[in-house]
Amino acid sequence: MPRAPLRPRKAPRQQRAVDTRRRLLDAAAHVFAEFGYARGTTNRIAEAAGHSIGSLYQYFPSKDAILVELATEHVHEGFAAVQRRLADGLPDSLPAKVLLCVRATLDSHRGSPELHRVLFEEALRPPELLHLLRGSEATVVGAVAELLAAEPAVRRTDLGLAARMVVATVESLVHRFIGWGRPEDTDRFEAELTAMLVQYLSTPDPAPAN
Amino acid sequence: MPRAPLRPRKAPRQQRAVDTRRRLLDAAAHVFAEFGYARGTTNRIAEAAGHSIGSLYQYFPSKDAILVELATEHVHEGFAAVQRRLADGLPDSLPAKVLLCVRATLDSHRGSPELHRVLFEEALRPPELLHLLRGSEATVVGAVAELLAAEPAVRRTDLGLAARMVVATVESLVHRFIGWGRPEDTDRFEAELTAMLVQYLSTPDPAPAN
DNA sequence: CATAAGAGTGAGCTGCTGCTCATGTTCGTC
DNA sequence: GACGAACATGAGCAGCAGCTCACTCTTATG
Repeated sequence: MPRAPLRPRKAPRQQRAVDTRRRLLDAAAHVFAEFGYARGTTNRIAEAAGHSIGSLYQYFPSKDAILVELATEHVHEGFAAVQRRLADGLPDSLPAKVLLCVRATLDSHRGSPELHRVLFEEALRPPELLHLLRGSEATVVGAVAELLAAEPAVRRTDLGLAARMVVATVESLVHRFIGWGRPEDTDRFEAELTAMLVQYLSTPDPAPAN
Repeated sequence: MPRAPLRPRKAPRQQRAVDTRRRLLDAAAHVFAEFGYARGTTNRIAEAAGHSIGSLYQYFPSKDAILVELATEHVHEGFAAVQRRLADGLPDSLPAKVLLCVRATLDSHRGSPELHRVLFEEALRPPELLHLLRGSEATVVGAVAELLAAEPAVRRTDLGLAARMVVATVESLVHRFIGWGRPEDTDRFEAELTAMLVQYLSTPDPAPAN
C-alpha cells in the first residue's frame, strides 16, 4: 500500500469525464457508508459507479485520495449550509443562536451519518484528513468565539474555552443522537441540548457550588 | 475472512499457557493502538508478543475474537474502577457527584486513548462488540439515573433522558479532551464540564428563554 | 474523413492478510 | 525415564486487496 500523491493524475476535460468522476465519488460515499473504509474496496466502488477499476484510477491516485476528497466536500458543504442559514439573519437571543448552531450541525450529519462516521472517526489515518479536520474545527471554534463575544448574555470569561466546549458538545452529542436516537425525538433533543449550553454559557465562571 | 466462533478453541491449563495468552492480549492492545484495527495484523501481534502466529490461534479463534476480548476487559476494568471510587463513599453535593463521574471516565480513557478509539469507534463492526457497547452503556445510564433520582438538587423531570444526556456528554467530551487537550489543562476541563452538567441538571425542565 | 488526444476498459500482477496444520518441545504423572 | 497431553512453532496456503498497463472506444477539431 504505497503512499501516492492525493491530487488527481488526470483532470477531466470533457463533460462525460466530469460525470464519471462524480459518479465514482458518489459511489464511494455509498460504499464507504455501507462497508466501512477497510472493506469498502476500490473495485466495489468502481462497480457501484458502473465503471471499470481503471477509470477510478484515472481520476484518483489512491484509495486514500478518494476518502480525503469526500471529506473535503463534506466539510465545504457543511460551511455552505451554515452560510445559507445565516443569510436569513442572525437571531437575537442567545438560546435562538445556540439552537441555530445545533440545527446546522444536525443538518450536516443527517445526510449520511454512517459516511460521516467513517470519514471522521473510523478512517482518520491519512495525515491530510487530520489536517482538514483540525483546520475546519479551528475555523468553527473561531466563528463561535466571535459570536459569543458579541452576545451580552454570555457570562463566561474565557470565550475561547467556552467556544471549544460548545463546539465539542454540539458535534459529539448530535453525532451520538443521529446514530442512536429516534427521529421523532429530535425536537426534544434539540431543546435539551440547547438548554444545557445556554445554562452553561449564561452562568458566571467560578461556578458556585450548588 | 470467514466468521468463526469467538470463544477460545483451547483453554490454557498450565501456567505458561496462561502467560502466553496474556502476552498475546497485551501485545494486541499495543498493536491495535499503534496501527489501528485493519493494519494491526495478527502476525504483527504474535511477533510483538514474542510468540509464533500458531500460538495466537491456539487461544483465539479469529482476529475479531481478540478485539472483543480486549473490549470486554476494558469495560470490566472501567466498572471495577468506578466501584473502587465508590468504596470511599458517595459524596454529598451534586457537583461532587458529577465530578466523580467525570474523573472516573477520565481514568478509563487515560490508559490508552488510542486503543479506546480503536475499540469503540474504529472497529465496531463485530456484532458482539455492538452488543457489549450497548449493554454497558445501558448499565451506566441506569446507574446514573438512579443517582439523579436520589439527588434533590436535580430539577429535570425526565431523569432517563437527563441520564442519557449526562453520560453521552461526559463520555464524548472526555474522549475528545484526552485526544486533543493538554494534560495540564485537565483540572480546568474537569471544572468546566462539571459546571456545565450541574447547571443543566439543576435547571427546571421548560428552560425559561434567557 | 482523418487524426490525435481524451476517456474508458479489465485481465492480471504484487504483496499482504487471516489462518492452518504437520511437526517439534516441554510439562505433569507414574 | 517413559509417555501422553499440553504447549509452541512457522512455512505456507487461499484469497483478496490496491493498483497497473496495454489496449479499445469516443470525441473534438481541421
